Amino acid sequence: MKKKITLKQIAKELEVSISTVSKALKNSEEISADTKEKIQAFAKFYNYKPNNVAISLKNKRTKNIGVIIPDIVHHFFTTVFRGIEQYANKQGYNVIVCVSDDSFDREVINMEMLANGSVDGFIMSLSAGTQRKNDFNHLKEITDQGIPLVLFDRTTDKIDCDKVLIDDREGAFKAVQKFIKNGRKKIALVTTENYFSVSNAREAGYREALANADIEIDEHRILKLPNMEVDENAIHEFFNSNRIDAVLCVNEIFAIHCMNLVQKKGMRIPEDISFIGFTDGILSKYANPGLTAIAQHGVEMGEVAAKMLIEKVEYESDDEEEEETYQTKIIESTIIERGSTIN
Amino acid sequence: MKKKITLKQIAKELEVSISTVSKALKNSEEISADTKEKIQAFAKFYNYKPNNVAISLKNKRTKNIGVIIPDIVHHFFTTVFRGIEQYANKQGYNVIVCVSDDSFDREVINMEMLANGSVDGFIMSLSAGTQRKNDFNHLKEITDQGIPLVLFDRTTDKIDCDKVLIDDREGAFKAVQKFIKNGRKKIALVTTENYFSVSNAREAGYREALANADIEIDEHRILKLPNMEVDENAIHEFFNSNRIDAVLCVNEIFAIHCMNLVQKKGMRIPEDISFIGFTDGILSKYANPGLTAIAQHGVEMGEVAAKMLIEKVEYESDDEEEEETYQTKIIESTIIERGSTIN
DNA sequence: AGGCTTAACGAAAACGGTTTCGTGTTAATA
DNA sequence: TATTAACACGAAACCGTTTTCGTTAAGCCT
Repeated sequence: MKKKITLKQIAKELEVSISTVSKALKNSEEISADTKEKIQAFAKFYNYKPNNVAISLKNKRTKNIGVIIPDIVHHFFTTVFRGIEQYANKQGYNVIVCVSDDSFDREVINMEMLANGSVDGFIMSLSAGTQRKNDFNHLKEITDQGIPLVLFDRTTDKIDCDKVLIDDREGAFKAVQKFIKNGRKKIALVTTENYFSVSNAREAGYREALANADIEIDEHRILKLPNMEVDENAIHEFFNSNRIDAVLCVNEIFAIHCMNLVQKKGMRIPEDISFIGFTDGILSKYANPGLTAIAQHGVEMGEVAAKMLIEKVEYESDDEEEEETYQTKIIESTIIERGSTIN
Repeated sequence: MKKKITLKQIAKELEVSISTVSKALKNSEEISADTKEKIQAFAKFYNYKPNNVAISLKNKRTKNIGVIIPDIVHHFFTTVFRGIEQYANKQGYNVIVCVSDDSFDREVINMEMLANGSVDGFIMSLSAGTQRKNDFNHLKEITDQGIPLVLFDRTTDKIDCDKVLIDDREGAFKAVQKFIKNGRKKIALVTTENYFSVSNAREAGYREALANADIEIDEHRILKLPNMEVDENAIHEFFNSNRIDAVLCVNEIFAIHCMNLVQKKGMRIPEDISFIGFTDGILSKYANPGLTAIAQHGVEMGEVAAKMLIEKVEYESDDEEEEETYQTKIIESTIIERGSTIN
């Protein structure tokens, strides 16, 4: 077992000073060619690599970024994470992930774990708990300390920082518009309770598109499910008591459930009833028929978030006091057409 | 913007030495009650938290663990990661993830990025590139340096280290046995080319179960697809030219594709043909009919891997030289029964 | 009063680097 | 020959902690 070698050890072995070794390895002009060669050869032989922790301490920069998300076993977040990791790695940053599990407390704990020098900045999507509690002090503390923060998808306007959003409203709008173009009039929405800003935005887009086409909004055609443990009976009841020819679902799971159910009832997709679901995930792709989906481009979102964060991180270190200026970027969603709609 | 306060600043402000502050905050007996109270109050007021990087340097322990996986947008890996993160966090460790994207080079680069002090140990699943290249020098270097390493799922026996495996052979065996118990005789296997140790193990289990039941193995009933971009024609051809009443698939995607296809051909699942697929993911759950699956218990796997790693990490630091002893743990898979088989 | 213990605190080394600012030697110049 | 500039290297500070080992002064004992 050969432990990593340090500058000090090299210096002692070669009977020079630590500074000489450090400079030689950086190819400094100060050091003679002879000495440099000798030191570099020795270092290479022993596979010397500077210790990241020491460098972090010296530079006051860790080259780590912290990502806190509600869930990792979730296609959308995973996708965004992929984008973050990809871009960050390319820029020489590593990514530390913490999962809040949609709990306010865990989110706070995770932030505190990382905030004491472990990372140069944060990228996060708020936990359901935090959104429900409407308490953002932990974020405030971070930004007050001058630590860069980028919020994505599940954000809040109570905090001043960079943000990356999906045009949920616009996505729902386009989906409903597509239904209307296909001649559908009895358009339903299957959504969650209004905890999340996303569901609200999607519902808004749904309403707007209908209003825009002078279709009266029938509140009975809006089904709000309390959580992700889908209640089959509620869906059953919903489709029995309403005449519906198109359904917009705020997530894949709801869509798949509804599709399976209406097919069992003998309805044909897309002839009798069309479906569009939010978030183009694996389920949409492999559903039968394929589910036309509003794709969120998570990877792009992650890349954008990482880019914004790293820019702030590298800027901050140069300039001390400066007017902070924050931006909000919108990632456009697109409709991926599949068999569940008439194209 | 109030930057984090340091011991030095507290010391200067209160006109005591740094050591006194440090001790006071640790409630050392050496410091008088008066002084302690004063310092603690001051520290609390300015929300003092020790700098993690400095502590890491001092302790030569980062409390970070590195996870390198081939892919993160992949249900199984995500699940394992969840288990790792959960356990690690509970023990006060953070997790740095790097995605190798199934490339040998990226795997090597990622390891090198983290190996210079950024993490205390590694948990990884080998990239396809690495398995194909059969080159494990980067792992050897890590273990030679005494850095703990735990391999999971996609491993190699060329490296001595802790391992966590899934009983792929046994899982396939049980699946085929179930088919046989249901009276099926013409049992097919849909798998990948033999790059991965997992596919090999699964194929072995398949063959063993058939041999065990004195069913002759018909090589035509084994379909090997070159990659995940499923070739519909190959599947079509396969089901047309073979009489088959049960199919074991080495992953969900293959299973879903095959199920959709045979259903289009008018066959009924599970009456005419049964399906079992590896890795109980989201697709199996929401397939129509639901796909009976061999569940891998990724979360448990991750927890076990993290536990093994952290034990090694904390042990190493105590004891210097010691007989290294490595273990291999097997996570048992279980069959989740759904509509694609007769139960 | 002199010697002792003990309480309360500070100085300094250490972790592993980087970087600024000397400093001694040599060779070129006046 | 004395002065100086260039060269090659080293000492030391610094990043923020922890921890060992003094050091000082007060209080006690004989």
